[in-house]
Amino acid sequence: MLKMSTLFLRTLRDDPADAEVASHRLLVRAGYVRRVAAGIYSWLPLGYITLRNIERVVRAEMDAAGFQEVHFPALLPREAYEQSNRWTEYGPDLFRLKDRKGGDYLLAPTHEEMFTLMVKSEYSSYKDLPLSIYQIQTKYRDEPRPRSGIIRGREFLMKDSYSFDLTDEGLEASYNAHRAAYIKTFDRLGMKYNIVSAMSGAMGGSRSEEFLAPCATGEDTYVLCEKCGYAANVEAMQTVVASVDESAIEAMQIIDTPNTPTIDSLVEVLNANYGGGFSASDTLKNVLLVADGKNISVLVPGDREVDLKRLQANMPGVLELRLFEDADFAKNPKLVKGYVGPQDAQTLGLALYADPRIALGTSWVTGANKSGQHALRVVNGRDFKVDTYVESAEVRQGDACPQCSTPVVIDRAIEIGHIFQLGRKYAQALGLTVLDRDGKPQVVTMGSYGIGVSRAVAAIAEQTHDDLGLCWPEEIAPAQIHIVATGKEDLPFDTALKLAEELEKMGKRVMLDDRRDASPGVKFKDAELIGNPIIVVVGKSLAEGMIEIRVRKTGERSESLLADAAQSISNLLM
RNA sequence: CGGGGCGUAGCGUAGUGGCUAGCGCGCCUGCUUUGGGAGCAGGAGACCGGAGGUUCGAAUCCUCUCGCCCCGACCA
Repeated sequence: MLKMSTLFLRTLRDDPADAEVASHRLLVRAGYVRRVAAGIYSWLPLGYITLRNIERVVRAEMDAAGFQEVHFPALLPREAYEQSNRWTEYGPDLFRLKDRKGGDYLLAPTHEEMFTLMVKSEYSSYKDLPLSIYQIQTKYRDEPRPRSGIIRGREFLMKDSYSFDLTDEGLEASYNAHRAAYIKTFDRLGMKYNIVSAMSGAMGGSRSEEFLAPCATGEDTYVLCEKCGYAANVEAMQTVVASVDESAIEAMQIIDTPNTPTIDSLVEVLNANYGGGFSASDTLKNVLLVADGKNISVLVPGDREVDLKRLQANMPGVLELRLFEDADFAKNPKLVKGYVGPQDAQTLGLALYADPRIALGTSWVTGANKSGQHALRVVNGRDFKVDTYVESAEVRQGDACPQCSTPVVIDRAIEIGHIFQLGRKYAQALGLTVLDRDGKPQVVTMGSYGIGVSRAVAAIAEQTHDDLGLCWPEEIAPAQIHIVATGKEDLPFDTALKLAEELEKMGKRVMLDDRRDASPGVKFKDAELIGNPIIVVVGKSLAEGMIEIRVRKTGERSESLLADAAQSISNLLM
């Protein structure tokens, strides 16, 4: 039983000055966490109980799915990361340290190597597979910008699992098992979430999905089709456009368009001098970029920007991607800023990339590669040839769903889980093979699956809080029932204690506000701020043999005879 | 790493060169109060983020530095 009279807790009346998002603000105010440094937090009793409740649910669902828990050290020697070359490749996000003898160590940001190497050292037969193992471990990443309290910390608690299979079908089954276990887990945690397609990355056909908890302060943007349920990370959103028959379109025509280096100015001139009816979406924007030192042009409709994040995600293998700067134009005098067109890409030394919206046969107004001139009716396939199609234009609310063409909505979310099929690349690199039926070594295929446990505390707080404070789902609240005793006599306090004991005997988790010196107002405010689902008040109405039961989430209040209280309260719970 | 903002008591803050750094919350003592963050009285608690400088005099001005928050870049 958590007794407020002795609980190590101090709630704050004012919002902390350094907290902006609701979860951070409330978790600090309600005495769950305290900041130690940027992205590093201490957990007070209420917070730690909540964190462990989430951990318990995650562990229970992993175990129920037949995955086995292991535990690796957070402190690892450099060698563990040397084999996969990540000691050098991981970069400044890796916390590195030295031991007394000068040896290099690191605080693990993730444990792929350790899992892979452990399986390699224990198993060597196809008969041992499939295998799924997991751990719940503190991870360390020296984030360039920790943010939003415990949503993005430098130290955080994560559940990570790995599956090991001999065949692609096996991997698919392991992946689906994890997917199902994640659905159960997040449902039990009382979260709203969407499962969205994520970038499969360089490995081609592998599946990857993210579990996103929608909330306004989320860092991730995703699209959702409310009709067919299609959901995708913005980077992974697919654009479906039909090609057009261009045979009836007249030949390209060069026109004089002095002083029109921008899309807006061009549209104005077109409407004034060339018949009108033009809009930005009729023009072709040629965005010049430098990709790993090579000049490229990305074509998007004039009414859209290039989404660099999306572009980069869809150009696997490209490490550095940046917009053309004045210095680049200076180095390439043939490229006329504001008047670039795709027609002469080859002579200009540009690799031509295009968003799928620039479909074969579509006709555009674009630059003529001469200052003060544009070209009308420039047709893809006839007047220029695209080297590579790549999803690159910004995604907008109302864009067509690739599955059913319904306008999609765009929303923000916190990533709380990620599942993906790693395939054989990792096992190959670390030499994880097993002997098959014929005694031949086969490279194992792997899946990797993560849940942000500490992040889930914040995500749930974000989704469930209200103006009064936190408002936890029953299973993860510090207690199921928060009993408040008020008055100055002993009776309400004695009665409240007895009720609390009775409820505990029934297996309920109870918090009791037995502070004699705090006023009723303070106790009510604290109870609401702390956010346990059921608040029971033992006070005034005790004179009539009644107690009051309040549901935190809905604000509903009811009275119950003291004799029936435990049963009435229990009926409101799972 | 670029842009913006901020460091004054446990928390929130006032204080643009001049008395002993002010206020609210919280904390301690006493009395009163007890159904919506009670009242009165008394009290403890601050090397004003740090270092250097300017000045008769610095929380206040200058230089450097450390830290924190937000937007972007980056990132599960």
